[in-house]
Amino acid sequence: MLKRLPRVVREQQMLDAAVQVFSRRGFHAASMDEIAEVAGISKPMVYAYLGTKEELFLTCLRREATRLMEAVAAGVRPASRPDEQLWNGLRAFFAFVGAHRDGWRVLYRQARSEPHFAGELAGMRARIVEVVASLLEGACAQAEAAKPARPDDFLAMAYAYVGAAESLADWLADHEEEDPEHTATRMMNFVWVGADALLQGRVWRAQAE
Amino acid sequence: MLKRLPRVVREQQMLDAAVQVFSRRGFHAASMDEIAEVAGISKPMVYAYLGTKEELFLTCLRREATRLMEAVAAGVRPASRPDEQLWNGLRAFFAFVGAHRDGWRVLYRQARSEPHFAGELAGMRARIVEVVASLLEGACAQAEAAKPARPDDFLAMAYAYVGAAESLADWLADHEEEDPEHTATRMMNFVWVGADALLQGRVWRAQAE
Amino acid sequence: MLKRLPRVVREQQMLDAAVQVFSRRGFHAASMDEIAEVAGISKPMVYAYLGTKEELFLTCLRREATRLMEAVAAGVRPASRPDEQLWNGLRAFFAFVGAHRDGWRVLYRQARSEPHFAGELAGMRARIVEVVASLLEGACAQAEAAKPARPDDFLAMAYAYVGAAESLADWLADHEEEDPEHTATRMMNFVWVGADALLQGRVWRAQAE
Amino acid sequence: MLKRLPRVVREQQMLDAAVQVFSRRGFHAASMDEIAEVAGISKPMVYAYLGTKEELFLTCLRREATRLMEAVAAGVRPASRPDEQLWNGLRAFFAFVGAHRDGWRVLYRQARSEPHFAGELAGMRARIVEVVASLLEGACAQAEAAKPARPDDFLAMAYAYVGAAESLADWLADHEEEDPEHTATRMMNFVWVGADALLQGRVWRAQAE
DNA sequence: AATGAATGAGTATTCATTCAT
DNA sequence: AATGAATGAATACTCATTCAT
Repeated sequence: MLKRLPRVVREQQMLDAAVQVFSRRGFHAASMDEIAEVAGISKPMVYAYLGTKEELFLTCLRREATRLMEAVAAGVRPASRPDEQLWNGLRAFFAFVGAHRDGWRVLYRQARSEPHFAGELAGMRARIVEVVASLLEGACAQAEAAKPARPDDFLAMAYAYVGAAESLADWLADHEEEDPEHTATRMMNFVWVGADALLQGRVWRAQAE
Repeated sequence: MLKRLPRVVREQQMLDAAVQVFSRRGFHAASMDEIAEVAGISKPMVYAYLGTKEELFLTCLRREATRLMEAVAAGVRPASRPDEQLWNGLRAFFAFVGAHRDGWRVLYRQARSEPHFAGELAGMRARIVEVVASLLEGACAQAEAAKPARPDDFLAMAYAYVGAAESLADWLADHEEEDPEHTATRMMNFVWVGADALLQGRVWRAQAE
Repeated sequence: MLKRLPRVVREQQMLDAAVQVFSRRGFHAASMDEIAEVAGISKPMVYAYLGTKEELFLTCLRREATRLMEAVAAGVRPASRPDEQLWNGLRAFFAFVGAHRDGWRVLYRQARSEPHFAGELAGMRARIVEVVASLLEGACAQAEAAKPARPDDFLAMAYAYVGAAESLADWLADHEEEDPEHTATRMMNFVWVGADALLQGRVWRAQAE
Repeated sequence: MLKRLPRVVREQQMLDAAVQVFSRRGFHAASMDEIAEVAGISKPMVYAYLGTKEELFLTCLRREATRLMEAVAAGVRPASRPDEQLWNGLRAFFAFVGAHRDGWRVLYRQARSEPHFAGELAGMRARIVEVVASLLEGACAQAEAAKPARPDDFLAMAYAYVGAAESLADWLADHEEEDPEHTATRMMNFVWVGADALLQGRVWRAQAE
């Protein structure tokens, strides 16, 4: 029905369609029929090019994740100060989510809820968390006297920060009117001030009741 | 085949089974057959007592949410200082999640990924976020000179904190070995110190590049 | 829940409920649950008193049919002139249908559409058709010279008349505002005049084309 | 498993099967499984081409009704005398019913007993009744002096006639040995003579008792 | 290369019917 | 006598996946 297109182009069309449908319906409720229809192509083509529904979903997942990572990486100048790195990373991150809301929903919601894909996703997050952790560590090293607790505390903090960022991103994905730049500012603000204080040795302790 | 039990008892059995299965498989992949089997009862009973799969899921959702809220409320002494309130709330929260990992997965993952239930869930979160926001506000009022920015900044902060807590809770849910008390300490630590600094007027600003 | 009632009374309550529900939903769509509920009694009681769904339906069928027959029989004075008999019979018939619309629907529609009960019903109709046929024959004998065709022509006419009456009755069942007396007049009018003419030897014939 | 056939062909096969099964079992008792099996095709095809059970039934209903109407229309010469029109119409009608007994059972019995389809059917009947009524009116106009009562008497008569015809048709549908031509003659005979007499002003009246 | 035709396998849901109390 | 509890069996409907053309 459509004119012949080189395989790579077709594949991207299909992936676009798949991301859109997966985002709208969720993995299970999405039907290969609808995906094919949205892609403007017949179902057997989808199978021929991208395999099983699961494989298709995984491919979507990886494409979106890769794009996200690349977008963030492109926004950060590795040589700059840690807080600038973080700031630019967050800007890039929220900007990407704001521009690819469907993709984010697939990544953050669908992939997470399907036990089958959780592993794949966990790996991706782990890599991100590590990057953030090493950023924190770098900031700490740069700061004068900071001696923050045990070594995996950086990881824990990073984990919590990533969680907070994802949560804001998720909210952003559902609110067309929100300005990604604004979200980034908020996040940066509260993350960095908190982190800074922590890194300077301020600690909260439960007091004897 | 099994003994006759009064309705209330059976309903709880069924809900337990449902939470377990929903948690393991996700909403769509969970089958009413499996739920009935796990509950040790025949499918028609599930329908008779708890209705449609959707209704069943909603009932699970609400039961778990209610329990969670009650657990947290029971842990907090309303008259205590804000940081103590927060600390006790977080302890209760993580303790609950640690003790009801299945329930948490249902709440946090499955409910979120199904467009159909997202609304219900969003409402619950909103209530929590508001509580946290008012805690922050209370802390701010109690502190001497703090005059933090705009009024909805409390909300934004609360939102991010809740996101971070959920993220840690989610991680907790998947790691049997993690000690909830420890998770709570980490969370409290970095939240409170950050918040405290923020509330005292420290702000991070992007610098001219 | 209800107070103890003698069996016969209970049975009538149940049959009333059953007729109502069967009429509203049709045989298949009617559920024993609803029947029990409408009867204000528990399901096992229905089974205990009236047996299977099929048996229950048959019992309804027979009760309604019997009542109808009796009502008609009560309306007719056997010694009167044929046309008067017919007239009174029709009046009684339409009056009954008007007063028992539910029962009529069960008899005429549901019973007919269920292959399983068609036989039972066919028998009842056969008896009615015969009565009408003998009425016609009586009228013919009474009339002076009439010599209508072959013997089973009375039956055929009767059959058609009964069909027409049923059709009008069916229409009556669905129109609350229609006056049964009026329906009876119409029917009588066109039946009798037609019959009269036929019985006097007037015949329509296809003409050579 | 079976040969690939173009959609249009398969659809007709399915409709044939559906009419047969609906006729034999009734709407509710008919199972999509059986219909598919009789059609020699798998169930999903039935759903793909003809939709829901209800939609399938409606499609059957309309196909049979359309065919019936067309058969009758084809039999009647519009320019001929009213009685000839009626006669030819009846011949065509009974011939059709005799040749499509299954279809008639679906139309007349099943559709009528399902409250859900009664409306659709009522509309069709209404159109037929009107045609007959206008035939009667035409005959009346043609006849010399006739001045039959009120205007809707034509409708009432037509209604009763149609009921009678349906009743005979229904009987015909269940009796393989009956000759449709013969049925038509009987019907015509008693209808026309009766109508003729009526139209000439003969009226039956209840006498003072 | 591309697709309409086709299906096996599964899932939610309902209902007549029966026990245990 | 009366009922809440319980189920076996069925049925409509869907969907990922594959062929034949």
